Amino acid sequence: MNGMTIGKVAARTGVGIETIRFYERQGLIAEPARRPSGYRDYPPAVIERIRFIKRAKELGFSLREIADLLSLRVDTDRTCADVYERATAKINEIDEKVRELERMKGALEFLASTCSGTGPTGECPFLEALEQENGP
Amino acid sequence: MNGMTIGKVAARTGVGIETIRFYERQGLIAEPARRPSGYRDYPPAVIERIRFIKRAKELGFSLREIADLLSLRVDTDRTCADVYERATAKINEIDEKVRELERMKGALEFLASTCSGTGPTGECPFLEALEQENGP
DNA sequence: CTTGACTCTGTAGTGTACTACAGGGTGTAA
DNA sequence: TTACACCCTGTAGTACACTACAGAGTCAAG
Repeated sequence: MNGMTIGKVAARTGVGIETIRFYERQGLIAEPARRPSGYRDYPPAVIERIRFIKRAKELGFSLREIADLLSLRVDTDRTCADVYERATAKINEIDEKVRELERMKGALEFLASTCSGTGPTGECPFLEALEQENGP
Repeated sequence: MNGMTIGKVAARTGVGIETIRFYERQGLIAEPARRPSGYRDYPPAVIERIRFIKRAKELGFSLREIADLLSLRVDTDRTCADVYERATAKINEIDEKVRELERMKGALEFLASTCSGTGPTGECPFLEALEQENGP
């Protein structure tokens, strides 16, 4: 039975056709089977894979990092200990990202709280605060 | 009295000379006066402006958004409320990212906790957990 | 007055992640 | 059979935020 054409996959995942081919070139998704016509013929699992890529991207992972994450499962020579190690490393990366974002958020909240919401921007404490910050 | 050369500005702000010229081309900083030699001659205020750019970048604003923020200050028709609104929007963006990261972290922790350290990766529940998430 | 650090313009390259053709072939419905 | 939407490869362009020259001129110390 035939699977999906690239257009169907694009429609179901919400990413562009060109992007799917790009991911294939980047090694993020396997080269699919081909129909006699040469059309790519995708199994349903590709949908999950592309959604995974989308989600991980939204989380701030680069395509290279995502390829890394994906390779954990595919490589059957690897043991679960490898996965554990990499998962732990990724958890630390995520923690670092969260801390950085929380720091940004804290700064923004503080600045926003000083902002009365009235008056001209010339007197906006937010902008003034950014200017007052001491350099590196 | 002479102001600073571009090298001084670079040293005082911690950004590269090329980056300063780049910001000038992008309209983020005004074209400075020139010495008879043609050298750029910066007033002290440029230091604050570049620090503003640096700081806003650290807060997750793109150069375009920063240009926007900078123009708000100049435009006296705008109120502090505009700035507040933009900051709040950024805070929401950050919140969303943090939520997703925490979700991914949870999946990774689950993976790590279920991972005995032996066996093939094909049985690791990591990707399965992440793939269950429904995409947009 | 020479040396070496600095600056100028203009252009081109980097890396990331797409996005858009051109010029062809394929599939299907009227 | 003829539209017309879809797919193919390959290459090139986009946006962002720099970064790196080349080839020329400038400035200050010794």
